[in-house]
Amino acid sequence: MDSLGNRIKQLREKLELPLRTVAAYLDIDQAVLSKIEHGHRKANREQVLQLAKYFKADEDELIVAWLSDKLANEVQDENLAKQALKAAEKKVDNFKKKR
Amino acid sequence: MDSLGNRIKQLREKLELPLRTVAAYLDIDQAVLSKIEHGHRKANREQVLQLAKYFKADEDELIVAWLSDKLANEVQDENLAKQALKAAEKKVDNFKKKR
DNA sequence: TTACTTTTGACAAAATAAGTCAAAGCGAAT
DNA sequence: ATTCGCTTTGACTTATTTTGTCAAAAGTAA
Repeated sequence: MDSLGNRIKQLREKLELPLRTVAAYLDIDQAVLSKIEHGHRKANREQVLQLAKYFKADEDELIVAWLSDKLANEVQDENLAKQALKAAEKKVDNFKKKR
Repeated sequence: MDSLGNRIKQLREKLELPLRTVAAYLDIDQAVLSKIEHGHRKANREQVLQLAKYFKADEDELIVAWLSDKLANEVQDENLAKQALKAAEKKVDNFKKKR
C-alpha cells in the first residue's frame, strides 16, 4: 500500500502534469501540493475526493491510503503500535454494532 | 478492550478515591480528569504513565487502551475504517523493517 | 438541608496545522 | 555557463484545534 502522496505523484506524473496545474484544481498553492506528495503536509478529506475525481482514480483506494497514513503516523514510534491497531479494530467493530 | 477512561474510572472507584485526589497527583483540574474518564478529553502520554504508576496497573495495557482510543476515534465515522486500520498495520510493519 | 463529589459549559491561553510567498535547488536544452 | 520551467524548502502569517481554568449546575448520601 502506497502513501497517498506517492500515489498522487504517480498519477500526476503519468499525465505529465506540473504541480501547478493540479494545485490550481484543488485551489491550493503548489508548495502545499508538493508537501502533500512528500508527506510533509496532510491533505484533507475534500482534497482527497477532488484528487480522485481529477485523476479518475478509485475514491475508496485514495481514502484508505489517506486514512491509513494518518493512523500509521500516529503510532509509528510506538512499540505497541500493532497491538493498538488491533485493539482499535475491535473498538470500531463495537461502535458499529451499537448503531 | 475498555477505553482508557473506563479503565481508570474502574481503578479509581475500586480504591474509592475522589477525582480530586487523582487529579492532584496528575496536577490537573478535576474537571479535566472527569472529562478524560468520559472520553471527552484525551490524556497525554505522560498522564497515562503516571496513572499506571499511581494505580500500580500494567503500563502497556493502559498505553494500548489510550492509543487505540485515539486510533478508533480518528476513523470511527468512516466506512473504510477497517480497511484503513489493516493498511496502517502494513505501513507500520514496513516502517519497522526500515530501521 | 447540608456536605461532598461529579459533570458541564464558557472562556482564555497555548499549541498545532494550514495557507502564502519568495527564494533556492535541479535538470534539460541551448 | 546561462536560461527556462518545475519542484522543494523555509520563514512568516493566519486559522483552527487543543488544553487549562474556573464557576455553576447536577447528582448522591447522610
